[in-house]
Amino acid sequence: MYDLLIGNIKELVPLTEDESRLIQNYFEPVHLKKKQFLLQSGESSNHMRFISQGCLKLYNIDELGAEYILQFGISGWWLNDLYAYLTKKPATYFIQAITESTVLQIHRDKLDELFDKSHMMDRFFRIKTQNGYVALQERTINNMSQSVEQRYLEFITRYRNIEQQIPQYMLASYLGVTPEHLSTIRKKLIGH
Amino acid sequence: MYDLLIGNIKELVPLTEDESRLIQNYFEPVHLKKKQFLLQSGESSNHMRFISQGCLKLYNIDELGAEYILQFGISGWWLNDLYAYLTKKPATYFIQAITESTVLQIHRDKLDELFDKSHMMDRFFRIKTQNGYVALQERTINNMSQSVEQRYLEFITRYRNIEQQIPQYMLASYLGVTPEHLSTIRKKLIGH
DNA sequence: CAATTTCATTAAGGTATCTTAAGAACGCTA
DNA sequence: TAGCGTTCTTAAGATACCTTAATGAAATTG
Repeated sequence: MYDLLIGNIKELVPLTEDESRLIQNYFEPVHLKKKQFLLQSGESSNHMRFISQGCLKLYNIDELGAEYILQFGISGWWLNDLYAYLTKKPATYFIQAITESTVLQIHRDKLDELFDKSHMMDRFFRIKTQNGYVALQERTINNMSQSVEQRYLEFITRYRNIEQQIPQYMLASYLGVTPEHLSTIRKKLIGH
Repeated sequence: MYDLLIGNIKELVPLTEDESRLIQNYFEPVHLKKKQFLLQSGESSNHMRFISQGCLKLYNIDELGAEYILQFGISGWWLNDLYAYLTKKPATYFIQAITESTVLQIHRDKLDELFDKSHMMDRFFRIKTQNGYVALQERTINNMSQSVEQRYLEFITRYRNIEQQIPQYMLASYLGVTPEHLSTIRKKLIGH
């Protein structure tokens, strides 16, 4: 179960045997059934989280009860309310399993300990966060400059594996449109 | 001139005298007149960049020639086409001075050298990037869930210092609307 | 100081997306 | 397999935002 996690880290930085062992000791598995919450708005987010199996969503809910999906996460991705984690303030987001999932998570205290013990852990999260930042920048510019149709097409080709695990109305939320509108867009596309 | 940079780093991590000295040696100043480019699409982005003085914009241009501002940067901020920097691929963005500016920049080779010499430099950029990621996530969710009017009001209260340095049509571009539309929104707001 | 460029405003008509409402298809679960 | 919740589709009318074009104000330059 930890192989995916260790492999994910070793893709970017070397780890000693000691470090690998520590990581395995510090990360704890959490199993979630479909629709179960890993984090709810208002709670504190004290763990850094790696998805071992399944599919989850990170979203928030506004005053009117509308849901906005900020991010999906699947096997091999990191997912968190990072603001709440870093500041220790109450979460503003929800993390919920879309399918049955397994998450490996490490408590902030343990991770900070790892950071002090291991230069490479700082480096790993530096690079990982830089990559995430770049991806989010690209999404931002795409949201500004492309039509919903283009963004839909890009999503389903780039993240086919995610698309296959989520209902269409969640993808609509992620893309920032209503499910009704996404449906009409798809209709137009089918007739070429 | 380097005080702001060193101070910026020391806000997040401790630095030894040696490290501070190295940083001062490795970062080189670049002076830009108004409208001058620090980076153009197609060039390679080989430096990590810190704004010492002035105000700049990071933007791209689509096939039709339309400009989309991804980010502004002012004194004390880091600004870059991070994707181009990390991958060594040609830049897709432009960085241009809005006002006369001074930037301190370090070549990737030197920064990588610093990363290997100093655990704290890895940590600094980890934390800095995490904070940037969180800010960008918040912008993303705001773009999804708030009206242009709300986003405009938030920008001018939160970034009053930026707003005072940029023309209104650039803020419109950043907010993802036309200057004409932003103008009508402002008109509505003035009459309460 | 005059000339020129840059920037902001206004308005009319067009397009994209939303809201609301209803019904159809699908997949669980009793 | 019948029933129920979940998801997707369709359509009409409403709203937000864009496009184009024109004007005026402000800032920059010669």
